[in-house]
Amino acid sequence: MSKKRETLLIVAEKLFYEHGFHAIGLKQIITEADIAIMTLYNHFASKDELIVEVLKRREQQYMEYLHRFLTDDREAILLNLAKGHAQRLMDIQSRGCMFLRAKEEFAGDPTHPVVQTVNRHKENVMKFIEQLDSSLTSQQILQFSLLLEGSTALAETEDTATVCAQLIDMTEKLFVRAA
Amino acid sequence: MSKKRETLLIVAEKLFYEHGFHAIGLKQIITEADIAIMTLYNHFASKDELIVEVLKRREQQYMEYLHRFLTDDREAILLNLAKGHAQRLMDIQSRGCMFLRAKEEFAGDPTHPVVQTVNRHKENVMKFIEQLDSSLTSQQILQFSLLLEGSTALAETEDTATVCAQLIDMTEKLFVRAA
DNA sequence: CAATAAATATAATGATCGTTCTATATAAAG
DNA sequence: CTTTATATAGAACGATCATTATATTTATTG
Repeated sequence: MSKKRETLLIVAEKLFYEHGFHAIGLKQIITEADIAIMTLYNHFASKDELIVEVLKRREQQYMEYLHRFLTDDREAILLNLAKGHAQRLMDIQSRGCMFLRAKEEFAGDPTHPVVQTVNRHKENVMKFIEQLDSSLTSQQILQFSLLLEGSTALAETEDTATVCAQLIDMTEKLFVRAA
Repeated sequence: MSKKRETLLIVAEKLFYEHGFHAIGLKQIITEADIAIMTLYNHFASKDELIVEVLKRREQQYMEYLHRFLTDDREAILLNLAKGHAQRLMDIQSRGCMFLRAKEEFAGDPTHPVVQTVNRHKENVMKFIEQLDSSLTSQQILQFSLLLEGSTALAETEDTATVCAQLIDMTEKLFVRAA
């Protein structure tokens, strides 16, 4: 609705993802966004709430991204999801999974809103995959999730394109050729 | 050498891993370690240097851990490494890869000593695997690394024992049965 | 015991943190 | 124009941050 609010979310997401949640102060966010501090507090009750809203926004974008790679071919559902995840790793400058990073920084308190938001996000992704093909076992879903998480993590230290090629190759070997 | 120095490293590693590097202040470290702040600065020039030393200590422990799972059976080298990695995930309360977490928090400056220490660590692990079996292709090493990173990341939101079982199963399928 | 080194307590530094208050200014809607 | 909501600048809050200075005490070693 509000343009200022969206600007704040965009700038905050960029800075949080680049430097971490504790490392970035609100001052740096409002400076880069060129917005007054009281405007930020008018839209968000606290820094924690801003972080939660940033994560929710990012989750929505990620899910929309995956949706673009859906297919009717039941044999290639997971393969196409892998291609979607890989394409997204290429699109964003990959610095790891922002959700896991958020959880890590706030995991000292498991009841913290940020931690709960991340837990819900990961559940949502698993349920999404499960719903696409109800014939998948829970083990298969876990193994596919392991590939997605592994590619995201490995891309932090190795060339992203090369990592994506391995993700797709492994998905083929584990879930297409040997289904 | 110094007992105080080692105490500081142990306490700092625990707190950094539990809450993150920016989230933990030196005050909390010296309080929990029951050591004066000037003693810390007597052993470490700065917080950054303390972090680097914590990481180097952790790398040494991880490598020693993997070494305990080495075998002469060339067919099962990677499988045993996977079992070692899995066993370590079970041992430590897994909150993700501490090295990647460190890199993420300091990646804003790629020349930062912490970032370089992490990059070197990841290179060392890959070289270690490469040296164990020179017949492995670079793609195979990358794919195995993807499995290790994936299991570490997935264990942050899913049951660690279950994740470890998947890691071993996937390693068997990709690198033993179908080598 | 004397000499050297290591560790201590305490306080100060200047900076930044998240958050709140006050008061003014701009914009939208009646 | 007048009302109402939104955004602004700027200062203040108490707390904490990493780091340094000073001065005292404890351990170690010759």
